[in-house]
Amino acid sequence: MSRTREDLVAVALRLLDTHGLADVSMRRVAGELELQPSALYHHVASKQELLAAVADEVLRRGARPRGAVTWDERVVEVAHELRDAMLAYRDGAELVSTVIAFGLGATRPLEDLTAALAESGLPESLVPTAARTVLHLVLGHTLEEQTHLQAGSAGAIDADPLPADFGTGLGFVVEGIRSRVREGSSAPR
Amino acid sequence: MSRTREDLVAVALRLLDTHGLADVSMRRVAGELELQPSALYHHVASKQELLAAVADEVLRRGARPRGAVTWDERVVEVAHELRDAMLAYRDGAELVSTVIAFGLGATRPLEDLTAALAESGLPESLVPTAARTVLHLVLGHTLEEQTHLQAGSAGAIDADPLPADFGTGLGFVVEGIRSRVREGSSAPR
DNA sequence: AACGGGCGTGAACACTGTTCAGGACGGCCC
DNA sequence: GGGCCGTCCTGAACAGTGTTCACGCCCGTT
Repeated sequence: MSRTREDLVAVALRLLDTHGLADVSMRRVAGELELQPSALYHHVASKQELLAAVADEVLRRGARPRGAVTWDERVVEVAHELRDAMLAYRDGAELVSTVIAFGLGATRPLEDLTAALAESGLPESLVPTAARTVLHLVLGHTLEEQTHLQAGSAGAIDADPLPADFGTGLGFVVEGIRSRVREGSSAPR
Repeated sequence: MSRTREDLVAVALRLLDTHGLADVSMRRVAGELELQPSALYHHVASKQELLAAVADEVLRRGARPRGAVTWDERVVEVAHELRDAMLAYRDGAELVSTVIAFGLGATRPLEDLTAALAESGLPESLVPTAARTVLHLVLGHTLEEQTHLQAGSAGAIDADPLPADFGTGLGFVVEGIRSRVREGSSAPR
């Protein structure tokens, strides 16, 4: 009875949550499965690929039913889902951010944002930029938030709250997009 | 004639630009200075500290005279300066982003954005959030842009341009902030 | 002349990702 | 039933990594 790729992902995810990203090494994953490190390479081409799969799993587990109908509510909904998914695991934001930044996987959020914004009435050429703008904000904010949270819970003295509100920041960019939509729909007439 | 901390930073910055962040190791920096690796620890407490100093130097070298007078022009000006500074060195965006994300240094950009936004008429409590929103956008966009650029110049086949425009994305968030300013100044009539 | 501190050496510790030759073991084809 | 191939795994090795520690040299000060 041999191990599957899913087993590696599950173990890596558990190690991530209990010990942090820095302690997810190929040797540790292997040890947890009572395998030699080299055996992992029969299931996964590299550590990068494993981490990308873990990032996808983090997002998959964070998925939830969507209810929003208007495009702007939907953008906010997707943004919150992404943020919550990353916050649910230790170092989740760091992991997902780097996987996305280097284009190794975790493409769903961008696709979802793009789909939502495609129905906004924004000129088609601006949709990718708008989607990425929202994505960058969510990743940046959540990374900072999680770093702050974990620094606080690690006994560091600074327990004061993060001086930035997610909803407010998101509101800035959604409002910016909204005003561009209005601008574009009033001009051609 | 012993080496100074500035020598380490200069060498590390050169290695960064010529070989990339992954190849900036303490052993390489030491080798370049004809020193044993352990000698570096007389000038710097850790590699993290060295990299933070390099990030600061990247920003320092990218500084330029400011001319903007209105708060929104100033935000755009600071954002462009930050982006250009990071793009000027190989892996500059990755380096500066991580140094900022983990709070190891490179605090100037956030301070400058905060200063600019303090004069926007935005409620004081929203200034930090607005500043961080802009910062996250600039870091995220530039990181993606540089990764894309470097992947392209490394002979990868995809030479198509990044599907996101910096100015447009920045426009979304500045417009979002602007509309919040109007909202706040018209309500108390 | 003695001393302390800054600066450096060389060795070591405890790791890291990845590769490679080789060995079991199962299912499939002739 | 015997041969074979592919999957899964072992054990060793390569070529690094950041960091620490005991030890010396040399220079300026007391």
